[in-house]
Amino acid sequence: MPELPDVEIFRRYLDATSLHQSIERVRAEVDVLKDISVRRFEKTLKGKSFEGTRRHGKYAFVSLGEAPWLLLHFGMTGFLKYYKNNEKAPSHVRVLFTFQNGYHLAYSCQRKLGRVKLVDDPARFVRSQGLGPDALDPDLGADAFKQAIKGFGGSVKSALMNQQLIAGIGNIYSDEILYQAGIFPKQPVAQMDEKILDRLYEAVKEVLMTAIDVQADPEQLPDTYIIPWRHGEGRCPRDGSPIERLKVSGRSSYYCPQCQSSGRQN
DNA sequence: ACATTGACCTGAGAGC
DNA sequence: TGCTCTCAGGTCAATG
Repeated sequence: MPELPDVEIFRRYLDATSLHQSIERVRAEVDVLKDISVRRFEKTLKGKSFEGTRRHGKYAFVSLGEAPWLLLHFGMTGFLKYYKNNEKAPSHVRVLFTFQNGYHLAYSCQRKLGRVKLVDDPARFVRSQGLGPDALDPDLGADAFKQAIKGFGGSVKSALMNQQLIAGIGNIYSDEILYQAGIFPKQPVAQMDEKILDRLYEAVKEVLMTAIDVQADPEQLPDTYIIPWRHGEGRCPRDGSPIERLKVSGRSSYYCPQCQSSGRQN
């Protein structure tokens, strides 16, 4: 789940459920905490309240009204859930906040690849990680986008997934973006002309915004999207040809060999 | 120097 | 049923 659209939905979910309530209790597992002990983490957050959220790429930042900020990263399997009764609790809860009203906000992460930590300042964290501009940053226009990925020596799919160039796009949505733009995943960035790069830029914005509009729920994506068909006997929603799979920088990439001809050699 | 690989975790599903 | 193997939307350190 947790690429830019998913994290944006988590962020809004936290805003809608968990702001301005005193945190009465904090429970955390050591596995997902980064650079801080369980004891110090719990002590820092107890008695505080969440006052607002921000997002950059796949990272969510939660304001406590003053430094530090709570940083949430969801790995491959993380999500948030707000609930009152324990039978509603998800499995694999790694961090649990309990508010004064008796409700809980759980950070669940089955595979423990997510990270939770405290940071002094979101902007500084983004800089220290070397993250590129957020893919949906309004300031990221076509020219800035092309500037960001120009000079990358690998394939267009690796470029899209490289958080140092543009932040927020992962394996799933890069496939969708390339499908919508009609580009072969392995096409080298160096071989892409202005026209194709413009098409790619439009697809980035279009796909990510569309996903957010439907709460990042794959079932609700437009019929013309390939994401719902990436497993099993998937067929291209445009022309019905079988969807193929290949490895690009170690990740499975699903694509339509007919529709995504730009940059495909043979 | 830069792009790609393997390791890190756990669980689900396929095949035997 | 139970075992083994592969795969899964994340990053980061090691490698060519």
